[in-house]
Amino acid sequence: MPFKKEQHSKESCNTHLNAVKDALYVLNGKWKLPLILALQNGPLRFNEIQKSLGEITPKILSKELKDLELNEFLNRKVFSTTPVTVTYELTAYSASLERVIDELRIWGTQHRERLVNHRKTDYRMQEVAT
Amino acid sequence: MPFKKEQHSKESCNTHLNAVKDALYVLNGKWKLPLILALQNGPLRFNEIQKSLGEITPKILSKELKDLELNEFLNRKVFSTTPVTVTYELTAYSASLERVIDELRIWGTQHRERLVNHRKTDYRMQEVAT
DNA sequence: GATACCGCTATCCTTTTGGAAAGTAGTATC
DNA sequence: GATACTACTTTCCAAAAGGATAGCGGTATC
Repeated sequence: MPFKKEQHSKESCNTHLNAVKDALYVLNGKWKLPLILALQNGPLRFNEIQKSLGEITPKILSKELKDLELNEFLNRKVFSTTPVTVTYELTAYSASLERVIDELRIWGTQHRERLVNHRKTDYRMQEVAT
Repeated sequence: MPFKKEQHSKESCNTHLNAVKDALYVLNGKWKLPLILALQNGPLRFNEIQKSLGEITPKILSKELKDLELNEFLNRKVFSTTPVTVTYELTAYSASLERVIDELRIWGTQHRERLVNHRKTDYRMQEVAT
């Protein structure tokens, strides 16, 4: 079967492209993945997430949490304590992202190593050049 | 060894997060992945890419191609024909993205199926409700 | 009644991203 | 010398994303 490469019909390409776009669509923006990773150690409250992420403003955090809830990556739970307690926790569905996130992490790691090596090489070349 | 979950130190989380961010950084924007997928069938010329992608303007295409070239995902080759011919082709390094793209595609596909099923369910529930 | 805490929302503003339209450089043909 | 072709670049503009700052509603404590 030497013809694996020939499966690139225009339709299948578009299907593939749309699937990739769908995936990136729900992970887009500056905060989606940081949020998901932050919640992987267990549920957190609104203010705890804010502290954990550092510089996110409440407006943005609120919007991102709503987006993630709509995509069923997390659940919002309200407890009638005083003052009220609201927690956000990852759903079982969010675990389906594991392989995607793993591959992004693996690729990102080796890409960064590659960049560092290039910089070293550039530096050596400069030394030689001067 | 039942403590796999306990490996979530703050430092390792940040390392993971940064790696994921690095990966998404080079794939960001509306056109990076469409471009890479378009070139997977072989090199294309500037105008061919434009036609293939449909609605991209020359300014954006030029910028995106430069970004991808900087990241060493593709090579720009100039042929001294008349008029000049310029082709863009994927590098060997771009193949390192294969697993990332595969996982995005797989996840995107099942996510879309899931959304379609939800819509069907919602429709049935509306029918029952009226 | 003033103050404090939580979980937000509202308003306004800046930055980033993407795009429309026109123009340019080099070469060749009529 | 006008026109055409490829591969862009330039200028100007609109939309989207992100952020700073202030405020609100509910509850409790002093």
